[in-house]
Amino acid sequence: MQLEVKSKTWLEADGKFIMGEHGIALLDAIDELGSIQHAARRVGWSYRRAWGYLKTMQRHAGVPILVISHGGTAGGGTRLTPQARKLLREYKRLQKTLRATIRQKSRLLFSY
Amino acid sequence: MQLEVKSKTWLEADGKFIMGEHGIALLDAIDELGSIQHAARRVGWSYRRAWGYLKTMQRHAGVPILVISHGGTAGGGTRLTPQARKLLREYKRLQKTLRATIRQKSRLLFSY
DNA sequence: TACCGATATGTTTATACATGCATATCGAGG
DNA sequence: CCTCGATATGCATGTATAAACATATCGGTA
Repeated sequence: MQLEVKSKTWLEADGKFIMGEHGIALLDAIDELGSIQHAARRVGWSYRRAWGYLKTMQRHAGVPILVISHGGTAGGGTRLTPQARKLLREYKRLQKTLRATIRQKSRLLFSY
Repeated sequence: MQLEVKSKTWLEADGKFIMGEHGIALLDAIDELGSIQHAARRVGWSYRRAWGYLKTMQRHAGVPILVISHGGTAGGGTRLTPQARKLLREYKRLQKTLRATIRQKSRLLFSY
């Protein structure tokens, strides 16, 4: 029997949800693709869902996350602010540390 | 603005949920009170809810968790197996470590 | 100034999951 | 063998969340 410890982490500001691991993946995709539309497809979300997620993220986070533009040949697009990029970087680093800690410390739980 | 990292941890066996932090509290209460009924009240759950939770826990966990008895002046009762006690102990130790890690490592995220 | 592709948003439908209610069962002790 | 308090479980209902649908808006560019 495979016993394992699972975990989730997310970010809150003043007790309100900002983003979780799916949000991280979405922002990563936006950073790469320059568009909410394309990023949503990439992570398997509908545009509607991604948009709603980002909306509450923006509302709850104090710092600006997205730089949105309209028009042009591409029809518009979305980029990340430098603060958002830094947040992503640090958050992923923390996740990595936590995963390692769990892997390392959960050995005792498996001795059955 | 108070930015903070939140986390949840839980136990799975072969991909199936066994217990989370509420389950830990429930088992703790059972260990102390010797009864599902009383433990449920203690943690603010209905007996129905606690029973359903424990049922799937037992079904998914390979090791025996509960020792249940019927009858007697007390009407019956429930105790934990030694393995369950050990599991609780180790799991809580892991949670403590993780909380400390998050507190320590999330400082960088707050520099805005 | 018309077009196009992306952003913006309300409304509805589906669904999973929690909660509450009612009731059956168990068995040591008196 | 009856009682009592705890365990056991079906079922109906409520609720919160997600998926689907429809439609409006924006503004650089050709």
